[in-house]
Amino acid sequence: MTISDPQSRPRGATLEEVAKVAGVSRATVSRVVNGSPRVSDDVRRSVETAVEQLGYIPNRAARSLVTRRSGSVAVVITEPTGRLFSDPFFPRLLRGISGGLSTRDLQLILLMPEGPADTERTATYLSAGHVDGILLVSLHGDDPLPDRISRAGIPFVVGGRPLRTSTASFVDIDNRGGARSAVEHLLAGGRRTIATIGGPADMSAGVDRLAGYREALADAALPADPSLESAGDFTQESGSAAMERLLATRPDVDAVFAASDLMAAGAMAVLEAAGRRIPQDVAVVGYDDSPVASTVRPRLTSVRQPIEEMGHEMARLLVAAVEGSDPVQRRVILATELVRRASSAGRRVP
Amino acid sequence: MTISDPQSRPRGATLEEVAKVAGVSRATVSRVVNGSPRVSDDVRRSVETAVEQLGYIPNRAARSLVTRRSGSVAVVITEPTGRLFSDPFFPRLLRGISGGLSTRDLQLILLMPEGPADTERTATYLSAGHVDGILLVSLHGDDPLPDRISRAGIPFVVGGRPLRTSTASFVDIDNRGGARSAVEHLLAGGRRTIATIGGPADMSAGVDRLAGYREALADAALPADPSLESAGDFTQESGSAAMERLLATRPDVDAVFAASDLMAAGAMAVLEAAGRRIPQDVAVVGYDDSPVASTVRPRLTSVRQPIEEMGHEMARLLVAAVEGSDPVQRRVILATELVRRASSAGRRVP
DNA sequence: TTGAAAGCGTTACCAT
DNA sequence: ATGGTAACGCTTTCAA
Repeated sequence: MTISDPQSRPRGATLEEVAKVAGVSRATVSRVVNGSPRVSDDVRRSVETAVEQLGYIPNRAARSLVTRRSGSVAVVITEPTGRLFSDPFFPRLLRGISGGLSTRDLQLILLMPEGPADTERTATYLSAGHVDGILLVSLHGDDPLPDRISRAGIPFVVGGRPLRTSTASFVDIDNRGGARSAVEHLLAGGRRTIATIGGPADMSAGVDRLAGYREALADAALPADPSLESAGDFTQESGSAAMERLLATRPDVDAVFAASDLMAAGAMAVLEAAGRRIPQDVAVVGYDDSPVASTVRPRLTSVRQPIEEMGHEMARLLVAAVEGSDPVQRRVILATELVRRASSAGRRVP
Repeated sequence: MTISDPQSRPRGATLEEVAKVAGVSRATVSRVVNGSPRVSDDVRRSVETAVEQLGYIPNRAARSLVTRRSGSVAVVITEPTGRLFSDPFFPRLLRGISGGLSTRDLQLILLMPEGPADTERTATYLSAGHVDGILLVSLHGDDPLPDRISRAGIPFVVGGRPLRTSTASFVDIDNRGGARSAVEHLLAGGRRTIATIGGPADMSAGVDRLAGYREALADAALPADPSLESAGDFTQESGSAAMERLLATRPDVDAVFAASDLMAAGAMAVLEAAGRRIPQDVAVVGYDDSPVASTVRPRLTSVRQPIEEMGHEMARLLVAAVEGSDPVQRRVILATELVRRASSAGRRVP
């Protein structure tokens, strides 16, 4: 049984009580607690002793009331289903954010609005100044949040490049470069008819990976060919469907670059069912380097992303903005790494 | 560029200002805002108009200071690596929790302590009464948190059965029943030498799934046999290692029940490498019904868990405890569902 | 039903 | 360097 009446919980010492024990004023205790230099060493020591003895912990609400800071930042995840339930992207990102915040005394408030009405509530909450800063993750093109909160003047950092040009700071993973490296790898393996299964067109991750794919082909002097481009929503099912469309129109395909591992897995199943050998007939490369990549057979070559680092960097930028030490727009792009596995072994031995 | 000085943000209307506009006292506005019945309809309407007009939003810190409630609950995830980075368990759980909280005006504070020192900080923070309630997830046996916070008198609900007997409320998924259903399914398929790859012995999910496995065998009058029991830590690598040990000591195994899909996938790879056909020679069943289950070939039979529902229920219980309407211990066990796929097709057609 | 006033625990300004 | 004191915005008696 847990005691629930807040009145019945031990109240916790106040500044006043610490002051009495230390034989000084409230103001002095406050200075010590907040690390002000304008305190003599003697007094500091006796206050610290009293704090220790009483187990004093500052009351955040009282502090917040006068400082006008909440001591918390919000992480807003607006993801319908896709990525949320498929790969461990968010836990890893949250871990990174949490780590990046832990040096400061900032709490992480997690907001996962479901549906437009909920998003509206969230926008109101955020605009009300209940948090000192905001981390926006997995933004879709039409999301009203960036506008709302920038109008409210709350510092925020976006995870992933915002689709619409904006002055917001953001941290992104080099989707274009990652896609390029994947396609260049396929080209180096002797592939020439390289299809892609792209992501949603309303997310920068989708758009940028497609751009990287096209760039790599252009650099190899291969013509852009819409019949080699298909799209999904990052899920396995959408990958299967896209692969079926591709096989129907371009049976001559000899490689596929999928914008997510799950889509790649879906595509591999379809290829297998169609009697294509991987990688002999068709090479496959995915994106994310999720657990699935080392589970499918053959193992999937994939683009690994520094997700924890992304979270960490987002937190760092936000902290800087919140503390007012860095009001300018920052754009950070983190590099990817291609993890080579069996699914894309080259046609000819190098 | 984002404005960061809190002073420069629009201050937001206060009770005082609303009172002035509505021509009433602060106290009355407070009553209206908090839905007190002791207000005349006339006054209520004019106050509501003023609130609307001024866009008034209560200051949580001020409210919190006097009510001694923070309006927030913490979710503590203490997971070293295992599950956190492998399957989408946490995003789904968080989604469920978030949904269960959204009816009340409670914010979700996410805490992901890394390492013992961080856990200590977390315990202090939680004990300080900065949150109204706590959700504890993925507890390991030696976690000091339950003790600390129950001593501090903060209401909390545990996700997953606590290993040590405790008086805490918890919501669990029927691990024993889920494991039973998996093993019974294997028995029904004509398997008789059924091995298991269990989870960590310091987590109830590990312990209970092992218990369910043993129960099902006992019910079928099959003797318990330690040489058929191996354990991992839910990761794919540990599943492979466990399977290798099993094959070495029990080459006659004709079925494997793994306590996670990733371990099952690891086991399948080892079986394949050993030339065993799945499911003809060895049937395999996993646990979690994660994306991996429908990605491996053959597709993996697995035990599906109502994870969102678990989160939702945890939130519900906590809210009840926080609001003081339900101080007694509650134990909720949610049922699982066996999802049959190719990896465990019966030996003889039924 | 409504209002006046007393806090809630801090910070920060102004003296000293 | 230290202390007194006025906010901060709200809820909650207590009277009226």
